[in-house]
Amino acid sequence: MPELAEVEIARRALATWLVGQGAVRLTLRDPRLLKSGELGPPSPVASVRRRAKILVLERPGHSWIVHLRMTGRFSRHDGPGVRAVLSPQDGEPVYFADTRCLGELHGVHTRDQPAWFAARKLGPEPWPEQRPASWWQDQLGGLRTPVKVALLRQDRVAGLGNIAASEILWRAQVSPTRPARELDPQAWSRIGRETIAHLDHLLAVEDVEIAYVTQGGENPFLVYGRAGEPCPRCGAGIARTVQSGRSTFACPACQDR
DNA sequence: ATTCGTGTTTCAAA
DNA sequence: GTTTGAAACACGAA
Repeated sequence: MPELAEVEIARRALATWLVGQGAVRLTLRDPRLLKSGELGPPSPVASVRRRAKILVLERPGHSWIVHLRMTGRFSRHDGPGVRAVLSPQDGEPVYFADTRCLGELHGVHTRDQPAWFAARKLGPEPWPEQRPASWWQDQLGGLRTPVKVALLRQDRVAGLGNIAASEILWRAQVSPTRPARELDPQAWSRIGRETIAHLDHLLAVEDVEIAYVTQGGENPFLVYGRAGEPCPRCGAGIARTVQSGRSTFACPACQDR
C-alpha cells in the first residue's frame, strides 16, 4: 500500500539491500513493467533516492526509476505477483511484486534525468522538513477546490496521497470539504505540523508492522478505513464520504476549527 | 455470473 | 481555472 511513508521505507530497504553489493542485474518477468527507456547492463547501485513517491536507483550513467503505484512493493521473497528481480553480484536478490500491475519502471540516462523529472511537474516536498503556513498558503491557498482534493495535487505539493489527506486533515481539525482558499494561516500551520506528525508516526509504526490490507495486520490509521468507529478525539462516529471519486474519512463533530 | 471497489496519478472533457 | 470521470490493471468481495 504505497503511501509516502511506505515509499520511504522501501527506499531505505533498497539502499541496504543493493548499495555496496556489487553490480546489480535487473531481470523483467513482466516486460510491461518497463514503461520507457531501456534496462541497461548490470552496474552498481550508488544510492537510492526518493522524490515524492518516485524511487530512483542511481547508477553511474544510467538509473532505474520506479513508481509503486497501487500495489507495488519490494521484498526479499519470491512469490506470486513478482514482475522483476534485482540481483546484486554480492548479495541476495530483491523482488518487485505488484499484483495490480500498475507499477512503473523507467530506464533513464543520467543526462536525461532532469528533463524526465521536469516533465512530471512535481511540486515541492511537504516532508520531512516542516513547512510554515505561508508555504502552504502559497502552494494551495489559491485553489477553490475542497482542501482534501487540493492536498492531492501533485503539481502543487508532491507526495501526499488519499490516505494521508484524510489523516492530516483530521489531525489538523480541518474539514475536508472546506475550499482551500478559505483556510486561514492557523489552519495551514496546523496542516504543516500534522503532515510531519502523520508521516513520522506512520514511519515509526510501520517499521514494526507493515501494511494492513496486504498483510492483514491492524489498521494503523487514525480515521482512514474507520467509518462508524468512534473518533479518537471526541468519540463521535467517523464518516466516510466521497470527494471526486475517492474515499474521505473525517469526524463530522470536531474537525472544523 | 457480473459488477463494484481498491491505496496512484494523469489526462480529457465539460 | 474547476470539477468530474475514465484510464492503466488485476483480483477479491458482493
